[in-house]
Amino acid sequence: MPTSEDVARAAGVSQSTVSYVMSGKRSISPETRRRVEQVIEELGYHPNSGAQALASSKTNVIGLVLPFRANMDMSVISEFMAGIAAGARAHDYDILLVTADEGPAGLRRLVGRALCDALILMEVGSQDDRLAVARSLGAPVVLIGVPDDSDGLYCVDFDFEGAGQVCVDELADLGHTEIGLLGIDPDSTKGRANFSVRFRRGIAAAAARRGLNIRTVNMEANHSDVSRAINTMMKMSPPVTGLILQHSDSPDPVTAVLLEHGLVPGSDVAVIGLCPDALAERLRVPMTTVQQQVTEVTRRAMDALFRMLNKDGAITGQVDLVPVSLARRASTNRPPSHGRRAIH
Amino acid sequence: MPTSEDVARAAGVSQSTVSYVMSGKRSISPETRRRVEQVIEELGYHPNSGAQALASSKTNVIGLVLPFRANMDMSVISEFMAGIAAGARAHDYDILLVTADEGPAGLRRLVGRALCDALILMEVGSQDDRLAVARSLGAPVVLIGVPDDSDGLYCVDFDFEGAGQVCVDELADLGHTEIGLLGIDPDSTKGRANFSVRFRRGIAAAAARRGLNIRTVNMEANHSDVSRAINTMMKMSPPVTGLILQHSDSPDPVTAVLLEHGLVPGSDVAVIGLCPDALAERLRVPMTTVQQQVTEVTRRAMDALFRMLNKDGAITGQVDLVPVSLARRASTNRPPSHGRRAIH
DNA sequence: CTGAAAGCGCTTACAG
DNA sequence: CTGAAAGCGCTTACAG
Repeated sequence: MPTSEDVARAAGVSQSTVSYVMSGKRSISPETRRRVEQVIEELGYHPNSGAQALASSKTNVIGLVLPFRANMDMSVISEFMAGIAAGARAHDYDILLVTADEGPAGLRRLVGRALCDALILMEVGSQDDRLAVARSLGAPVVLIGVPDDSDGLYCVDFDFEGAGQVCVDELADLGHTEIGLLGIDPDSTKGRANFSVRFRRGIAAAAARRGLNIRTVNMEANHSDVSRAINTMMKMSPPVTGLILQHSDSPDPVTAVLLEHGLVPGSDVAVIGLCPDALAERLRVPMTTVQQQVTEVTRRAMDALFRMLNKDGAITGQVDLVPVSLARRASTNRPPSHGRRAIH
Repeated sequence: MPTSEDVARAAGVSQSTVSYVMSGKRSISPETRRRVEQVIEELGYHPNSGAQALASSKTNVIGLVLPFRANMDMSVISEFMAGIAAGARAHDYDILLVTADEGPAGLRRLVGRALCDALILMEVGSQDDRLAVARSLGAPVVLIGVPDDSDGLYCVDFDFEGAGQVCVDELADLGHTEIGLLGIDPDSTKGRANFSVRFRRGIAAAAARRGLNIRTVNMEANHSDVSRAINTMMKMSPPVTGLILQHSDSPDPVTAVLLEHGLVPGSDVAVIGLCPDALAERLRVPMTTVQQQVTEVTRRAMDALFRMLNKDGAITGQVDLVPVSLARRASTNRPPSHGRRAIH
């Protein structure tokens, strides 16, 4: 690999001039610039990143700390990854991906070894033990997710509490009074992303506001569990007429089970899902969803991160919630039909 | 951040001794070792990675080049990422993730800037323009996927050709003679991972061997497309009795459509899917699948990569195909029922 | 078993 | 507008 010294020699300038040509940190005569740039091109010169990092105390790398766990919705996570990586490259940064759950020690290693200039933490839990370290790291940190105590940390996420409210309000506005939540067992997410808690808090708040009672059945998103859950819902008296789905992968099995029971979403039951649009749109009865704008969350996260890196005013200690919106589809077409037949 | 100089001073040894204690590259008296290690612990010393890389010409970073594209099966891809990251960390390597499609120039940048010691390329296309550069990079490269011309490159992947054969053989063994492939439109994958081509090649080979004729309908994995495709299949004469699904996300919609038509998988139609087990198991009628052992592919990839990094014999220029196996489930329970009613 | 020192390839004050 | 040189924090031959 050619070095800047090689370039300098071939261009007949000093090594420091090559450096300045590349960084643009001082004015260079047009002639010199042209010669240097041409040699750089000819030799295929790339500056050594280790040497740059050592000399400048800047790695141009962002650490993405994303513990891979079971039951993660990888379609959403990968949208985040793609957005983060693209945002980083747009500022000439690269992404160091840390998926093993190395906890607080992992963060210390990343910063202590100067592997990166800043960190993005994903899959943030309510009581995440990475947070204490994150605060004292001295490097910019952005959380995607909102822990219970976000003091001194910048967090971005979807407004899951708002999402819960939107679901209840929509169903209530359609005239539904008997609303069911097909939920994720809180124990199965313990310690992990607390979006589940926030979503339910929003549902509870809206239910209280509208004077409704929400029935919750936890389940897994497989046919037998969904079947059992929906049976339970429909046998309640009065039966549930509006369903909210918390599992991002439940639209298919829920639609299947409802149709088996002769319950057509949008006619016999109203259904709103918390899931990617692609999943909702491909169903026999397309499903109304709460839309999560991954792009907007990513944009804000990267924006905050680069502002921190450039010291453009401290933007620490802030919880930035991205509003969600409802994408209405056929599964919420009609108001509840009273006096319809019971489930068989 | 403390440096090795700081550690040396506090431990009363020379800086080089600190380095040797950490690397274990020369014998150190127990007493010295103890003192140095204690100071390292106390100060929370971490070696500066840039300085290490500069001095040793070794970054301990592996570049993972994985262009994120539409229609990727992220559940499988993320399994790969997790396995690769874990394998790397087990050898004290980190992962630099490059998702933007920067093409050949991107590879040159990674190696030219000494951002990593080796590369893993995913989403390899038949005629991938990254390959020429990969060959001349001078750094170890492992492909996950098999291009048309793999000369001089080490490739690992599932044996998709074998997978195609397994599907046809299983259906043929069950007595099916009318077999349909619900396929991915080749145009929608053009230039991308050529697993699709290989899978079909396997199907064609087995069909020829068994003297069968395969009918193919391409589709997207949404309800209306699947519905149209299955209608076409069932209206053929004689009607198709065995289905092979190429889309990893089609088990839900296909099962839904079949059941709508009163066709129970395993009784009226046999179905084999090329998809993750989790998806197949959650269905009302669990689906027989071709199992893809991501772990095994990852293991071989990392194994080859570290052998290259350690110069343990050149293992370049090899195509390593991981056999697939059938996971039999209810969707292939029974032999074809002849003379059953036509589709309504 | 240990230390003094060269050198990796950059950035950036210092000097002109 | 440009150059000579110190220094970033390591690794590793050289020397004892």
